[in-house]
Amino acid sequence: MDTFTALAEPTRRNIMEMLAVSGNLSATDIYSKFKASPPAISQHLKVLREAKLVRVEKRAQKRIYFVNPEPMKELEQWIKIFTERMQDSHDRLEALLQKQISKTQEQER
Amino acid sequence: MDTFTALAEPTRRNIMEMLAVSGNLSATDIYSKFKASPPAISQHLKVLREAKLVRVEKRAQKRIYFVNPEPMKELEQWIKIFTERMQDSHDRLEALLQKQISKTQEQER
DNA sequence: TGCTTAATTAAGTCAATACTAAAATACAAA
DNA sequence: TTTGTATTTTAGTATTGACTTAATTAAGCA
Repeated sequence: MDTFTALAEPTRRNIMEMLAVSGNLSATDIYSKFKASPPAISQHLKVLREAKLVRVEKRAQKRIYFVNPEPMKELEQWIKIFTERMQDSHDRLEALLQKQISKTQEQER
Repeated sequence: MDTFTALAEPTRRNIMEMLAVSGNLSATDIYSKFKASPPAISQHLKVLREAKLVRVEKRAQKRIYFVNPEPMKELEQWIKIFTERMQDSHDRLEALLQKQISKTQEQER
């Protein structure tokens, strides 16, 4: 789950969004959309590759980049489980609080 | 959306998970669960605070930490939209491919 | 082969991050 | 008001991360 580190960088998140919308883009397509230099972008692409967030196909000299959906789905799952657990613990706290209140009311009678 | 940077650090992600399950924990509770020194953890808590991923309540000398659900929900949304767009662009590609195939078959007739 | 295009890697620099030890702050209770 | 407990801040250091320029690799074409 080094997905977070890879996605922490705004440029890399931007590249991922571009790829999600376009389906696929060559390295040059990607370079052209940023002020940053090709080597800078290429280094970001390397990080995304190593995090398995993208996959590459060779077409002649070109490298065509695609989103690799698996890590994104894992991330989606992680957050889903997280928010569920959070909700559960919140519900337990609420229930406990209600119990305390009714106990107090009994004592007051 | 500096949520990603805050969650990129494993210790911080760990703290968030602990808070999601427990509902709330004091700083000492959190320190006790890591090998890292109290100051190290305290600095991580500061990052989480500044990213608004947690909120704090004072109880005497203690600081009680809670998950602040909003940024996590935003994150969940971001990924949901991302995967939806990815699916859409994938569907469009599939459709295009099918069209190409039937065109080719017509020509072969 | 030699040239061009596409993309990456290497080397160096600067800023940001994470840790440690020591000091400081906050609150409560003796 | 001194002491103890809880927590944070500061200062210093080491590591990591992102960018730049220059060099290198890879593939296709004259």
